[in-house]
Amino acid sequence: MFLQFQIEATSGPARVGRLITPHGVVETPVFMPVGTLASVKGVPQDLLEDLGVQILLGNTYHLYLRPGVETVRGLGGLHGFMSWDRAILTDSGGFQVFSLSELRKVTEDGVTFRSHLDGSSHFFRPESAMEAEIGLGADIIMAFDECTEFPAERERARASMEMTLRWAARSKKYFEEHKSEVPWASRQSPVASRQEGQNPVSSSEFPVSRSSDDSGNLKLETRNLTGATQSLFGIVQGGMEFDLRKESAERTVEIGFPGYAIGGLSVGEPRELTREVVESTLQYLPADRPRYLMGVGTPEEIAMYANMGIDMMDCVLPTRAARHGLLFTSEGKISIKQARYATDQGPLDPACFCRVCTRYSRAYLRHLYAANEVLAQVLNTIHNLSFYLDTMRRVRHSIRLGEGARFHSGVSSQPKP
RNA sequence: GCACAGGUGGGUGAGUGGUUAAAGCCAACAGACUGUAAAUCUGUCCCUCCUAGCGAGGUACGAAGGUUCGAAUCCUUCCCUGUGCA
Repeated sequence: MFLQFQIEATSGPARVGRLITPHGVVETPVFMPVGTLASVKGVPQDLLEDLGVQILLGNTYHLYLRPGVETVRGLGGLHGFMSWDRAILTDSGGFQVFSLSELRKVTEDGVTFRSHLDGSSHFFRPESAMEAEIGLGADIIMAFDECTEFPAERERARASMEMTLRWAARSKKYFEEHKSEVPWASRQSPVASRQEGQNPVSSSEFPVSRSSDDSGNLKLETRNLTGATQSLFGIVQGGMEFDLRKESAERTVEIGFPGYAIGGLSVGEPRELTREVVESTLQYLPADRPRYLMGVGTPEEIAMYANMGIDMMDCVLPTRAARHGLLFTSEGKISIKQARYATDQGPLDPACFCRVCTRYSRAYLRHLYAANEVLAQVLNTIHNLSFYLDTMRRVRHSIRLGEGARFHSGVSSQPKP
C-alpha cells in the first residue's frame, strides 16, 4: 500500500497529519476543492498551486461521459491530462446515483444512468466504476456507493446501506485485481509544461522538471512512481440512523480500506442532524486511517468537523457560491451583487490577504458580477477558495497548539492586533 | 405638404372589443446554493391600504373627445416617430 497517513499532533479528537500520496503530500485536515470536469471552474492549475491546494477532486461519472476514460488514460491519466502533478481524488459516481435521481435506475448489479448530456444510456456497476477510476488514475479513488436520499424510511436506509456494503466489497475485489492498470503504474508520471526549470510554486517532494520536445509536444517529465498504486477508500452510509451508521462503519472497516469516508450527508437534512450523524459515526472509524467527510460544508462547518477529528472534506459550496456572487468573509457571508456595494471602495474582506482582497474593491467586484464578466467568477472563486484554505491552515495551526477544541473559522480566528 | 407604417409599463415586445394591471425576454432588487445536469434556480418588479388575499381602492397602453353594458383594442381630431415621394 502506497498511501501513508502520519498523524503529527492531536488535540482532543482533532488531529494534524500528512497524507503521503504518489503525487505529493497533503496536509490534513484538508479542504479539497472540487474540479468535477478536471477543472476547478474558473481557476487555472498554476493559481491553485499558488493558493496552496495540495489535492483536487474529480468526478468519474462526468469524466467518463466527457471526454471519456480511455481518452484521459491515453493522455497520461488525469494528472497528465490536466497538467496537475499534485494529488487527485476521484468520486466514483455514487453521488450521481443521488443527484441524478430523475435520470437513473438502481438495481443490485448497478445503476443505469441516462446521460444528462445527450440522453444516452450508461450502466455503472462497482466493477465498471473501479475500471473507470483506475483509468483516470487519481491517487485516491472512492468505492462505488449509493448515496441514500433524504428523507429515507429506516428500512430503505438499511437496504441502501446493505447494498453499498456489497458494492464496497465488489469495488475492493475489482480494484485489488486491476490496480496495476493505473496509467502511471511502473511508468513516469506525466506532467507537462513548456517552460524548463521553472516551477517556482511546487511544494512537491518530487520536483518535476518540465520542457517540450522537438515535435512541440509537451514533454512528460517525471517523478518516480515505480510500484505506486492508487488507494481505494470505503464509504459509510446508513441514512440518519445512528445504529445503521455504526453498523455500516464497522462492516466497512471489516472489508478493509486505507481510508474511510462518511457519505450520504449534506443531502437536504438539517445541519444539526449532519453534525450528530458525523459525531456518532466517527468513533467507529479507525484512528490511524484518514477520515473523509464528503460534501461538507460552510467555513464554520469545515472548521468544526476538523476539530471533531475529520481529516478530509470537499464541497462545491465555495466554488459554486462564488460563481453566484456569494462570498465568504471573516465577517460572514456577503452577496456581492447587492446594490449597497456599488460604490464601496473597501476590500471584500479587510482581514483577508488573498490576491483578490488585497487588490480589488467591493465596488469593482460588484460591477464585474453585474456586468456578467467572466472575471467576476474567477476572482470570486479565488477568494472563496483562499478563504477556505486559510480556514484549514488556521485549524491545523490551532490543533498543533493544542487548541483543537476551540472554534475556528477563516481569518476571523486570527488574533486581532 | 402628400402617402404609407407606427406610438403599450425602466427597456424591448406580445396583445386588435370583455378571463388585461396588460404575455415573454432584458434590466433592476432580493433570496437560495453543502461528494457540481448549477455563469444556475426562486421571488419581487405602477401607487396606496389592510384581515397580506387568485384582497380592496386608485391610476395606466401618445393626447383629447366619441361609440359601447364594457376600449390598449373601433371612430374623430390633434401631437410625435420612421420610411418613401415632393
